[in-house]
Order: sequence, then C-alpha cells, then structure tokens
Amino acid sequence: MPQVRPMRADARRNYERLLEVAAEAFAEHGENASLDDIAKRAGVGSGTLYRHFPTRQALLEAAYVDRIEAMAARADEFAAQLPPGAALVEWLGAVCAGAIQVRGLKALLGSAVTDGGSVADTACGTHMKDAARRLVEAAQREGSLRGDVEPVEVLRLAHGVASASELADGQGRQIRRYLSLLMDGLRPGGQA
Amino acid sequence: MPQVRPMRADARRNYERLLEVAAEAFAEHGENASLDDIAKRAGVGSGTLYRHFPTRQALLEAAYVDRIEAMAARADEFAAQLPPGAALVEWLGAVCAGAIQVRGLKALLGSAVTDGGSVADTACGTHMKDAARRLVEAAQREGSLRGDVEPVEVLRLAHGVASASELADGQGRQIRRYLSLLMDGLRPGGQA
DNA sequence: ACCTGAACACCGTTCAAGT
DNA sequence: ACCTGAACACCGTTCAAGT
Repeated sequence: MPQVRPMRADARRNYERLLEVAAEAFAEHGENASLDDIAKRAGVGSGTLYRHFPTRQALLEAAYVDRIEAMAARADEFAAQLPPGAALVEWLGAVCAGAIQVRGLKALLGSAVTDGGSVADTACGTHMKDAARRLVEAAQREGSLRGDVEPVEVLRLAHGVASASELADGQGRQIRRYLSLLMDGLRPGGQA
Repeated sequence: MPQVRPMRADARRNYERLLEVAAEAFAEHGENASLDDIAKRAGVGSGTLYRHFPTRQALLEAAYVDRIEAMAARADEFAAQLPPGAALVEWLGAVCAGAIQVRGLKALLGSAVTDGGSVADTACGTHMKDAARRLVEAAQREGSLRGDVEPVEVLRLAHGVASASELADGQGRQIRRYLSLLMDGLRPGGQA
C-alpha cells in the first residue's frame, strides 16, 4: 500500500472547502444541486471541482461519507441498548429519517444498495451493509426476523419505506408507521 | 359545463403529435427527458409545447393518462377473477411492473399519491385512488387486509416496493418477493 | 388563434493558458 | 502540480414577429 503523497496546501484547502459547500448544497437542493454553483461558492474554478471529483457521484459520496459512517456506528449503539429486533427497527427508522432530512443522502443510500451499481462496491455501501448485517443476523438468531431475508434487502425495503413516507407528507412523520407495517405485514393478525 | 371550442386543425395535430413523442421520450429517458428534444422530434417550435403544456408535469400527465386509466381498469378485471386479497396483490404487482418498465410512469404515480402535491387532485391520482379503494375495501371486508390502512397508503407502499425492486436489479424481478414481504411482514410467522 | 424560432439565462464538461 | 476561466454544447423558458 503506497503512501499517497500529501496534497499541496492550496489543493487540500480547495478540496476541503468543496466538501463543506457540497454537503450544504446537496442537503438543501438534493442530489442535482448545481456543480457550477458549488464551485463558485467554494471560490474555485469549475475545473478544480472536476479534478478532485470526476463525477457527481464521487462528490456526493465524499461529501457524506462521514455521515454514513456515523449512521453505521449508530447500529452498534442501538444493538448495545435494545434487544436485536427492536435495535433493527430503531436503526432503520433513523436511517429513513436521515435519508429524508438530508436531501442528497437518500440518493447516495439508494446507490449504495443498488445491485450492479456503477463502480463495484462503494465505501458507503460497505459501511451500511456491514452495519445492517450485524443487526439482521442478530435479529434472525433471536427469532424476531425472518431467516430468508438478506441484509441488503432490508436496506432496500427501508429505502422504499423512506420513499413512501416522503410521498405521505414530505417529511418523515409516517416512517414509524410504515416501518411497522413492513415489519408486521399488511395482512391482519401480525404482531402489534 | 361550457363546451370547449374545438381546436384549430393544426393545433390539434401538434397537440397529438406532442403526446405521442412525449410518451416515447419519457418512457425511454425517464421523467427528465429533454422538452426541447420532444418539441423538435414532434416538429414544432418549443413555444408550441409550452402553449399546450405549461409545465413538465402537465405534459407527463397528459402523455400517460390513458395508461393510468388502463391500469385502473385492470383493478376491476382482477377483482372479477380472484378473491379480494389476491386481486389486490396481483394488481399492485402490475402497477409496480408498469412503474418500472415505463420510466416516466413511476414519477407520475408518485406525484399522484403525494400529499399536498401541486395542484389539488390530478386526474391520474383520482383514477388510481378510486381503483385502489375498491380493492382495498373488498379485501378488508374479506378480512385479508388490515382494517387500519388507507387505500392511498397502500399505493404509497407499493411505490416503495417498486423503488426497492428497482434497486435490486434495475428490472422488476423482485416485485413479487418484496410485495409478499410487505403483505406478510418481516417478522417470522406470517402467512406463507 | 396559433406557431415559430431567436434570445436569454443557466448548467455540465473540457482544456489551453497560467502560476 | 495545480488552478483558472473561457469555450462549447445543451437545456428551459419567454416573447416579438409572423401567418
């Protein structure tokens, strides 16, 4: 693993400034925020943005990778405090809430669980899938989750729940309701 | 209800040509297909497109309103052939499949079940909600669907299932699986 | 009454010229 | 080695001029 040469001081400054501004812009305007505008607000030429982040996806991921890591870390906090099934539900609720509040995050989470998505596995995808696997397997061992669903499927369905909640009121007020409908099923007789 | 004066012959030709081309373009490129390109391919000036369809949403809805009506009509066909619960599931599966195959349709269906969405209730929204209500209420009377879910919620959750299926493989191969996970729940012990 | 297409503003992307 | 910003292509939207 060869060390990456440290960036030149001005390059590093630009890089970090771009990330800050991009995180704001994506949160406010969604995944399609203007790249030109981001470059301008960061005080750099548009070419500099493309040098550091060749695609919109690369910038989106770089801007939110720390938030994704924080989300993945919360999985273990819930696991330490609650029984496995409840921990999974609480965590999925938090993931949905984040996906709705921070507008660009939903698209990033979506691409993280897309099969055959772009360039192999992204860092964000790996973090989320690892966290989901720990909670899912624990819940399955406990017997509170069906044995025939995969962690990535649970993440995809949670993404669907976030979409449905967004349609309901533009915010996240229905997340818990829709998540529990998913857990217990639409047919009568499920667990309350 | 005052009769709308019939359009001038050339206006009507343009209008219909625009609808044809738009349906193709949205199906191929999704909801963000270039309006300029649609006008060009229809052989009209861009101003003509805006005259007939002041917003992208208006064009999208006009281009697909017949497909939406056909979808709504299928609800009654399923209801005539199957018990209520099965009819609902089959219909939702067909809706999801359509939403994935015809790219612009998913966005339209989404906005049709969005609360507080744009201009009051759209024609598409009304058709879909009416059809859903008939199936949902029948299934609830039969006892195969929880009594505490509303038709529009079922449509939103189906939209979420379509999203999740799209993430899974870009096509619709997981629709039936995800739909039945939604019906029966992720906890063990649901109906097979 | 309706259509056209130029005009304007905006955005993504590349690349020659700079330091 | 890195940055800048002009240049190009493209798109959405409006509106004066046409028929």
